[in-house]
Amino acid sequence: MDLRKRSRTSAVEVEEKEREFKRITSSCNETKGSESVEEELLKDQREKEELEQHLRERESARTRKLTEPKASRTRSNAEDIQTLRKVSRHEYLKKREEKKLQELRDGIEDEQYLFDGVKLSEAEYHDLRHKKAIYDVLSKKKGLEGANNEYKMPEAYDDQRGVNQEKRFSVAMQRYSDPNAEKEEVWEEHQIRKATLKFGSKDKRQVCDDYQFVFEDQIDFIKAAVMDGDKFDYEEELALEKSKAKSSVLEALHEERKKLPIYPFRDEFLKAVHDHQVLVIVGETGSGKTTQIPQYLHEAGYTKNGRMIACTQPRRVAAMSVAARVSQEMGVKLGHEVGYSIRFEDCTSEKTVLKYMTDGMLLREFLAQPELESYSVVMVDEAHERTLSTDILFGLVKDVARARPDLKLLISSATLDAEKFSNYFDCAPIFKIPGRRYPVEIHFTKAPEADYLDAAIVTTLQIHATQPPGDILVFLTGQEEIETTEEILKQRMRGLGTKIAELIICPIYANLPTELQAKIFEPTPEGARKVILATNIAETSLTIDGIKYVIDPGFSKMKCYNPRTGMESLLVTPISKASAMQRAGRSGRTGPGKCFRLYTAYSFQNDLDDNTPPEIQRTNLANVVLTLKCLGIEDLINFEFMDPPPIDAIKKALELLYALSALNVGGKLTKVGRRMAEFPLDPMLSKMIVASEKYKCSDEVISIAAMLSVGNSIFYRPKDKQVHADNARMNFHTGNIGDHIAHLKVYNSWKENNYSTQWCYENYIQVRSMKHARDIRDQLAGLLERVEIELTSNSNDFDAIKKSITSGYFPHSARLQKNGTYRMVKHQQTVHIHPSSGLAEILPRCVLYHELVLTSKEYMRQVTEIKPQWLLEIAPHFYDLKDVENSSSNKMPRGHGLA
DNA sequence: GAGCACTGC
Repeated sequence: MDLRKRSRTSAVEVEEKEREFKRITSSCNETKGSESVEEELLKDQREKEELEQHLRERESARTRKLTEPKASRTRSNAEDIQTLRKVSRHEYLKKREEKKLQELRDGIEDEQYLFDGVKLSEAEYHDLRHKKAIYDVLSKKKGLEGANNEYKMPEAYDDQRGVNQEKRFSVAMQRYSDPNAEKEEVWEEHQIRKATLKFGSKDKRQVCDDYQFVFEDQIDFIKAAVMDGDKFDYEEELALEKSKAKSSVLEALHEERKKLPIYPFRDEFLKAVHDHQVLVIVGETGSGKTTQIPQYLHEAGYTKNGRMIACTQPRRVAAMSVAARVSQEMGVKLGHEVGYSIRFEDCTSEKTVLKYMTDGMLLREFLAQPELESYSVVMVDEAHERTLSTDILFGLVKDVARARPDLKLLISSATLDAEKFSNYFDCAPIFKIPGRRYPVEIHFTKAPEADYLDAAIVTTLQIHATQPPGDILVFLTGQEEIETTEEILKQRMRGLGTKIAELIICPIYANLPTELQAKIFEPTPEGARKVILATNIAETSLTIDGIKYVIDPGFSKMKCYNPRTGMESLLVTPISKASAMQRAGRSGRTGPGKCFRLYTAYSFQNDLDDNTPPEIQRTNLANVVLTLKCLGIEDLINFEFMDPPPIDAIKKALELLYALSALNVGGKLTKVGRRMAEFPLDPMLSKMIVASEKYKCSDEVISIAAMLSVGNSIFYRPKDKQVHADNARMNFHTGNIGDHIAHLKVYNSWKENNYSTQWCYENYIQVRSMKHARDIRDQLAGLLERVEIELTSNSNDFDAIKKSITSGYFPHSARLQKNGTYRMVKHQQTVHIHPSSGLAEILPRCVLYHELVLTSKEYMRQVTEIKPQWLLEIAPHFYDLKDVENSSSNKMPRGHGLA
């Protein structure tokens, strides 16, 4: 097939598309509001004036700031800045409030407070008066408590004033129980408002104002507010709930469909799809785009030609649950007209017209049908998440669209990236759908926090003591952090005794056994409060109802890849602004929420990147390159990536594939390479399997491959039973067989025990991981048949198994040095055996490792001893005699290491 | 004698 670049869209076409795009967006606006063109223009003019005023004020603020020292992470500096800045901040606010009040008094609110058709209500007017009153109180207070006028972490309070824990909480408790503490409440409310950014159309004006004050650059946020705005009536929602109870299920579903924000745009949407081949859809969560769009297209006849509509999701559960929902709405059985396709599970049939699938699955389908003949529409949903698969799909799908004018392409995203997507797809029009979201108040700290963990704990307790009921979600970086936080929180809650309501602490991270994970979904008992300590898993992957408060320390662990050394590392890094918004949004899913960020507004604006770099730029590309080669794409450097990965990473991947003999000297796919591409695994693992044919041990090798690809979550190691867990693990390592064979033993023992769950508990092994390994193994066994490799067992010949491993992993070899550390054979890199390895204390002379991770040192994980001469035997093109001789001439005391 | 964010095929 031909996937080479076809001629680019001509300038005329682009121009026409742009015109169309404007028409579509404006027609959407027309249905939303009934303003005439003149009004629209007037509004624009007004907005422009406001913007200019903002810019002027910002400029003056900036010149003032230039004389101030830059904020740093140390407290003493921060305090200085605090005093310096407070004056200007306070002055500004006061001036602004006064201005607003003046305007109100002048009676020009009718004109002045019109924004997007929303007039300032009476309540808002009173709100402003209320604020003024607070100001009066505050300005009197100021002389006494000047230092306390800002939102500040109680910890800082401690440092300054020497107020101890009990004292603070006794104050908090007083307030908690005393409804008359109005002034305090009022003051706090005011503090909250000051640093608040709200979502929702009614608050649009406020968004601009507040934002303009807190941040340096407001452009992003004005857009966010525009994207959001829809009049969303809670009561309407309640009425809907009631009506649902009355009428029949199907009727209710139909009613519900009509209530979705996308419903009024149905016809325009269908027209846009009809007129354009590629369409970028922007819609917030809850707009109904994922469930409705494929149905609309189906109703409009896009499936009449016997072709399907595909909708891709980044996650398996999403694909499954959305498909289930849609089949319900359409009144058909799941798997018939509506189906889903995910790894290990193909729930589709001959009848299927709407197919929900994971993005990786569609990528696999490309291998079978490079022009996607069986689809009439492809919708890439959640495109803003930029997973590895979506990024590759973009390039492929863009190319297929050129070859197949009848194929419709929908790219759906929830963020401000829409224009980027549009530009990438030759200025495709953008179709906006309003979302449905509750307002979220965002709070920043006044001063930078040195210890975010402690700050998170203190904030949790503070919320618990002072805020109305509602669960708390805390974002932490990893398992260890979650465990320590849990301990400290429990300890502090014990210290508080029965004076305070119960706090239920629920940790959640991916490696947590499923039965413990279920705890977070249990409803919170009356009078208690739940605090969920989560990793990034709660950012996108799972939604927890009832969250009202989010605490965001602003960090997460991110995988980075160094193409030069080929080393992956997990580093704690500051999150991006997009990520921070996502986290904040988790508090506003079932009602208005609050988000407490443990960093300053200044660092949000200046230290955080706009977006997290897409995965494709920070990962090992070996698999990607193999897939693309298999699709016939020869020129990878010029492949149309939306964000091209580093050239070094592509080169490294090509080199590796060449070394594994998946590619020939000309860079063309070899027969081995084609076989390898059939396996949904890393090329080194695939090579190991393909090579097992030669050593007649494919049965064992696919077990090892399955175990290795489920990763490091096989052994469960709870903090309080570490010794037991370690002992259980070492049972599999008897005879210094190496970690690969130990994995095989684990798998085989589990199998011999009839895949028993009990056996897993006894051996501190995670059942979920083992089941996953079994699924992968079954799939691999099926694929062996496909590439015509016989399933042969050779369980007693460890050397044969190790040689198969060597065939895939020979570039990952290291040998022992005199000082007891290892050095990679082909690099000057010093490495160590990870302490969790069974060989950590054995120190064999020459080893292969599965992966290299950088934590406190460069550690090799999953290590197996090999004979140096195997390297020459198996990879003569990669190693020469010198490499191997070096290792044997390395003067080691006899009898040490290699037995 | 250290320490594994999250997906997906």
